[in-house]
Amino acid sequence: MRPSYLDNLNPEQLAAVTLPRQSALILAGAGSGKTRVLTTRIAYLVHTGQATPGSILAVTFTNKAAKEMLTRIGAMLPINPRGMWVGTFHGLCNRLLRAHHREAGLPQLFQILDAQDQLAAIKRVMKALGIDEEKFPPKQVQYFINTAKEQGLRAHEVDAPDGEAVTYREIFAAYDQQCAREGVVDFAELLLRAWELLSRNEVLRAHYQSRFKYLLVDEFQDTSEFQYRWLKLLAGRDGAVFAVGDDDQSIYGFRGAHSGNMQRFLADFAVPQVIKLTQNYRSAGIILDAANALISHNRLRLGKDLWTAQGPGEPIRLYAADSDQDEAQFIVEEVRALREEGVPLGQIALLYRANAQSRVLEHALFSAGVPYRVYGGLRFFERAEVKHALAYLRLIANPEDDNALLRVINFPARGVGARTVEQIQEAAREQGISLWQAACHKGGKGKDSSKGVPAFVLLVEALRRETEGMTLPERIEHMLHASGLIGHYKASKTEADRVENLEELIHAAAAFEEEFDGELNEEIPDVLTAFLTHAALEAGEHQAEAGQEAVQLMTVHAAKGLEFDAVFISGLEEGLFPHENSLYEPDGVEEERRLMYVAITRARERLYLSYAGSRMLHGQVRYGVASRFLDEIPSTLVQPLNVAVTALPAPAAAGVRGATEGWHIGQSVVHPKFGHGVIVGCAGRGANAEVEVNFRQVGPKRLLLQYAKLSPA
DNA sequence: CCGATGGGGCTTTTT
DNA sequence: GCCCCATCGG
Repeated sequence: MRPSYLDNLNPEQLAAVTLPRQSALILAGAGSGKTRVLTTRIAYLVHTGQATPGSILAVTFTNKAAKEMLTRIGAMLPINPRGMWVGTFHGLCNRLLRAHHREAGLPQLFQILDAQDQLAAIKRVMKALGIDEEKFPPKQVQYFINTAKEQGLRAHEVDAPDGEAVTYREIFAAYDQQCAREGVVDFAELLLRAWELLSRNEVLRAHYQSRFKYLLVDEFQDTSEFQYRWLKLLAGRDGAVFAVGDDDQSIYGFRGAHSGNMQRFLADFAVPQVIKLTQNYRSAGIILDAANALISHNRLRLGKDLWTAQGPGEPIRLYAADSDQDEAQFIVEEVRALREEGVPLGQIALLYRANAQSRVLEHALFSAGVPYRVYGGLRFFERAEVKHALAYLRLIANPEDDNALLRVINFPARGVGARTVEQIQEAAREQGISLWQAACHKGGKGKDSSKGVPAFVLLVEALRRETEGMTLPERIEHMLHASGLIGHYKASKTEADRVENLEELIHAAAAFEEEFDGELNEEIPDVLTAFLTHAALEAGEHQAEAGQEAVQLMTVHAAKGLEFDAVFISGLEEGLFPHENSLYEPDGVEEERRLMYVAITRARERLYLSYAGSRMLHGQVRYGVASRFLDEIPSTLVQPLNVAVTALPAPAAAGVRGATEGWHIGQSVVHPKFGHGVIVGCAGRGANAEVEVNFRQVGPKRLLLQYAKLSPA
């Protein structure tokens, strides 16, 4: 009998789900039921006995996606999905390294550094090496290290063509040593270490290659080159990789995603066929037509058009605003009208290219009394107070964790000044011991132990001793009080709201422990470590949750994978969307166009597009011109809501000398002295009109149009 | 030790 | 324009 979970699949979906064991590429358009295919395939494989749960490994892009996948599989199959390996690349690597920490050369309870921790660790290394932070910005160093690791390179393997690069390489090497000494691992290290483990250890490699008969990859277009290498290694000669992705939705190139992996995959794995899922179940016809038309301007595509069985729906509304404020006002009024029509606020999304754009929108919504929620900014486990609490927990787990010690040795304040900390660091360096050991020496000579370093040492020791045997939430609660963290924030006038987050941390720990429910094994021997790992790997969701009675504000990136009845895409101006910085990058505009494609395909029924003739940006007024993407949507699909474009002076032209000159952001120009460049900004009017040009040779320059002898290139 | 003050940066972001 | 950071002065 045919299982019910195969019902209602369309022919392409069914073909993908029931494919025999072979490598396959499923080109799944937006809203085409991609997750459904992936989860149904897993259920089908297990249900028909082709696969055991233990022979399945599925990689997702986010933890949230992994969780959802497990939930959906659980609903289809009466099995415990725990034997399955489902997670992000980082999560799976973590699992592998925990299970084989000895072979990987790691302590069993290694901690994971998030980006913040990593930066702090880098600053520490640089201080120890006496390297000037002005000359070598720590953020740059962080980028350098991560880029190298994400290419599979260790410090000694990185090219160093000049003195500067040599210094970067030195910091890299010292940083890795420091991490090893402290038993911590950064995100990139998780992947690299796991890859090295598998590539060097033949026995393990053979074991996992034969164990994971079925590899499934979600969001394949977002995998990096190194992740692809990792997959290939795990797949081995006989591996079957079921890859699902959409090259048109590849929007993470800036952090290493390489949609070219799709083409490479077809060749490397001799993929016999590509299945395209092109029926869209989300958007009305006109919206889909607009998306198809827009994305057809990209050259780097595998190529597919979406179609729908739905009717055309309503035209796309376009509003040309005078200013960002005017744009926000328009959006608020339209939101109110939608609400009148019965559209739930939670089904309305305001999307923008950059977070800074939310401010004007928030202000307008607030003034109008419309509830809204903004996504972005710090996530739960990244908040300062939560990080402080986690630092205490990390010290309980491992007092040698220098990063954690530095974070809280004087927080809440207990009379340990910068000088003292420096002395401890110096002593630790000289004797080659951890900060904790150095602090113990300093504090252990019968000194006054009511404050300062001795008090800190006693506190940490007491926390370890007293909380042993407690449940995780009990431990945290005790720690929050004994350390004085809760007291500190409760007493604070300005930061009292942080107490809530600390209480939330106790709840999070309780929920975590419950979910964990005695599942301790050789991979994760201890709940505290598991919780800390969870906190690092899954910093809390950035993405919206359904069902909230508030307008949803987020960047287009954050909206990926979501859908709404009504979507507003604002700030459709050259230089903003497409963003000016993308203009210098190879194929940058194509990625911006994919971003626009993602934005459009979020909408089910209503789509609003808008741009503003002027906008406050970086503290000054910038004049913009309508985005090229608006020209790429057939005008037959669009209903202009005002006539500003013709009735008012063209906004960009008004910003620069005379309406006839037509300089605009993104335009290529030549200057007699500076050579070739691209206009990246316009400011001022009339005689004061100036443009900012990024010249290929000399970099950015501001020029008064009145005097500069600019000509179009 | 904390609050005030000034300087620099400023696209997108998960792990 | 605003936010984050580092540094300084009380």
